[in-house]
Amino acid sequence: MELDEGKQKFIQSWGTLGSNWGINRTMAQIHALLLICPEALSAMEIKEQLNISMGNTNMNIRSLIDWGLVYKKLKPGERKEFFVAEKDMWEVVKKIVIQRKKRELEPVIKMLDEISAVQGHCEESDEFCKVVKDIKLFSNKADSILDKLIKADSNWFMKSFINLIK
Amino acid sequence: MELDEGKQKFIQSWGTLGSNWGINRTMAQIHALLLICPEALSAMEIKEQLNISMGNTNMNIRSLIDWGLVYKKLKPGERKEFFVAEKDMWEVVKKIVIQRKKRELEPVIKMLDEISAVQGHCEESDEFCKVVKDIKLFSNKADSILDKLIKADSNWFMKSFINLIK
DNA sequence: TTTTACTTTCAAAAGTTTCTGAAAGTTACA
DNA sequence: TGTAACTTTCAGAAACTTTTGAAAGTAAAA
Repeated sequence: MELDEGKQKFIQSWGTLGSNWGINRTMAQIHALLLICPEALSAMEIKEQLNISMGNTNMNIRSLIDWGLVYKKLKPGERKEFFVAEKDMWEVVKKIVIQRKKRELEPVIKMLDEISAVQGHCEESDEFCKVVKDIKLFSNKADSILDKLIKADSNWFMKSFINLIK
Repeated sequence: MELDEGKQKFIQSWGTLGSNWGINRTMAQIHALLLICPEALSAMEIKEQLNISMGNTNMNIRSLIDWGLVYKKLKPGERKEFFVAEKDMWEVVKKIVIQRKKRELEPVIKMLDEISAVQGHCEESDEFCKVVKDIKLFSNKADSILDKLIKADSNWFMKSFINLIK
């Protein structure tokens, strides 16, 4: 297989994967491009390689920086900004977990706390409270596991998990 | 808080959560409704409680059954079908993991195998191969962990994980 | 201070996904 | 076999998301 064909396949698939993970297609494609690039790229180079508009390029580079998946890199003597991707896969997963936990798990836990104030006087409210209690327990457990994963360093996690699954 | 207000909040939030997880909003809302319902409901009752069309109701009940999140239940003497949700949260998570693994992780692993045939003769292809190899390693690890999680039973998983993170 | 090289914003356009409801299909019983 | 009760399908409509590009903003260098 030719390098260019491989690059295209990789960028397209990473885009599809991303859009299933709350990362929009272009955002994931930019990340893919930077991942496989040995050099930092400028916004213009990214725009041209992916054939997308300036606005789209800029917006999605900013989102990637917000998520912590891409870093700005200034080259001495150059005025424009260059960008590099976070290449450690465990770091990438961690950054995504941090964002999604904040955006999804935390609001759910808040909602569950609110609705567990429902008073139970009938079969329907008993069932409701039971389900809410179950989900709360599960979510809190997930929250604490994710916190620990995020804080644990790459090696600790890998070693323990590998031991666990062997 | 009143039961009805709690129910509404729960159904809405579950819908939002679902749509971030490859489960469309209505599909997640139907699941939420069935989760908190002590009785099996018919398609008509679901349609009416959620105020959605017949077609939408039917389509999403079928998807929920495909995902294994909802079961058909026939009542003796009744011609129509009734539906109940899977209520064990760990089962719910497992079913979602099974589907998403099949739809997302497996195609990525296939793609990575294809593109690792790229020949390296320059800095660019070396970097490409290195990144692909890294992601392949990571994905295969994830795949095997998920397989083991899916096969392990609820208690084993919980006990080990709790021990691991304490 | 003016020019130039870049970055950011945002309203409208394009693209994608989801929902509707009428029509067709199925099944069970009289 | 006919009819009524229920389920499924699908094409178009509606809702939502992403992308574009022109215009405005910013800051370094001339």
